[in-house]
Amino acid sequence: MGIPKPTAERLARLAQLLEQRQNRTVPVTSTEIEQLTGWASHTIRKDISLLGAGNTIAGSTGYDPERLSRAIRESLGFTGESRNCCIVGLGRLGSAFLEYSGFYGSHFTLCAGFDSNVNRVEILKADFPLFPSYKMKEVIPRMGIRYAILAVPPSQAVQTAEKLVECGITGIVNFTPVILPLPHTVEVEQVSVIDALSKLAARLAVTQHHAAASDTTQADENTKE
Amino acid sequence: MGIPKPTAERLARLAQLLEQRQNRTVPVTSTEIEQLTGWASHTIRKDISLLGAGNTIAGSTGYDPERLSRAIRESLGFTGESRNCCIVGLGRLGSAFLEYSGFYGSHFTLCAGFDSNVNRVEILKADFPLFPSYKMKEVIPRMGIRYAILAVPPSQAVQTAEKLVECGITGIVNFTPVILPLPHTVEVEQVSVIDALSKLAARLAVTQHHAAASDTTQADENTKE
DNA sequence: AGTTGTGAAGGTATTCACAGCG
DNA sequence: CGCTGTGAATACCTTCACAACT
Repeated sequence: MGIPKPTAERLARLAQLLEQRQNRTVPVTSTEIEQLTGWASHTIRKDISLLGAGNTIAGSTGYDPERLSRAIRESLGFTGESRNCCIVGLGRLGSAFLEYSGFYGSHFTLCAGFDSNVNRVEILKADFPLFPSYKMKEVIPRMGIRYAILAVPPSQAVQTAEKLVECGITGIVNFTPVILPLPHTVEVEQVSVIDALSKLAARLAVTQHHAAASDTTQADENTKE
Repeated sequence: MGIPKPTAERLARLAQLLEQRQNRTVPVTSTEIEQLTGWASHTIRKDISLLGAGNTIAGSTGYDPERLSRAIRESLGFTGESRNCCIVGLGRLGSAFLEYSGFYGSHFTLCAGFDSNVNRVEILKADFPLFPSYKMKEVIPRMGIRYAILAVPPSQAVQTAEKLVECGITGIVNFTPVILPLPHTVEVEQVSVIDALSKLAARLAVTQHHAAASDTTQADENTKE
């Protein structure tokens, strides 16, 4: 029993979705989720079934959103407390996150920012403390930060990433276009624009021909067609 | 003969990498690529073999970077000219791209920006023209723009995306956390931070145990382990 | 009726192992 | 020998089809 990664990613997103949803109590059906996400209803049912049954509200009525999202979080090891993240690199892009509201709904907390430029650290304002980069080694372990958002200039990407790993970071969201050669105990999610565009172009180039008769919807790169 | 999407994505990235590489002429081996990307050497060889042989420099020496990257671009249909992109939503995040240098190395061109707030459009400066949103329908077809970077507030995401599709956009890089229910003739690449963090957390939670004896490197979420 | 849940089938991508070339 | 190239084997994920339940 091991949850496949694609399934895990879908479930993570689903949990997030359920928590943002209105109607906290009214049951959610696999068909409704299909409408929201574009993932086929059987995909969703299969995914959910993989985390062990017992999430259906009665039998035919759908899932209990509350219970389902809890089950997902447990199964994925998303323990109760919010996960601590830091943002590294406070340039144009990085500083955009300082006022990004999206973190509130989520189970992640942005709780520190770093930049090698001390000026920036002093000028910028945020709801959480900002530090000069040389303090990473002290601050990151102390605050129990496991995730980092990397938004430094490309030239500094690799060395900064390595430093982050030394500080105990286990997951990096990499906004630079640079490939990070890190031990695979660390997970890296590549989100540079160019990279995203390249993926799009690549997929469009090989777009399969089995379009079939369907005007259903899709919504995520995980819809592997 | 159809190139699998994961392969296409890897190859796209590889091409990009080769072009950034120093040593334009010295052959590149699958092992070197492994070091750079974290993809196993046999994965790379397989990927390359799928686009038809004849990229090896002599036989045992490795690949000709120049020839290889050209072969990739051809095979993926990345025709000569740069691909036109626009940025939609010029808030904090969107406007960060106006001065993003990463586009220069790439085969993508950022050539228009849109925002519903006319003030922003007038105040902001960029190397390319900025327009009020209502001009999308006219500008996008005229400039032959196929890709859009979506950076509007979440509440406007869906309607804006739909409008983009109407205008002829075929690929959307979605920076909002909102799932876009679009026909699957359109490719969407989701790059919201929260989403990326969730993916990381999900993968770390299910991290497979077959770590084996290896301290090789990894670098991309496509390393499906 | 409409739903979930899931074994089984099917399809795709990854990994292996080794032939073949320089 | 080291390296590419690739058929074959494997592992993985998705899709189907239908039983079970309300």
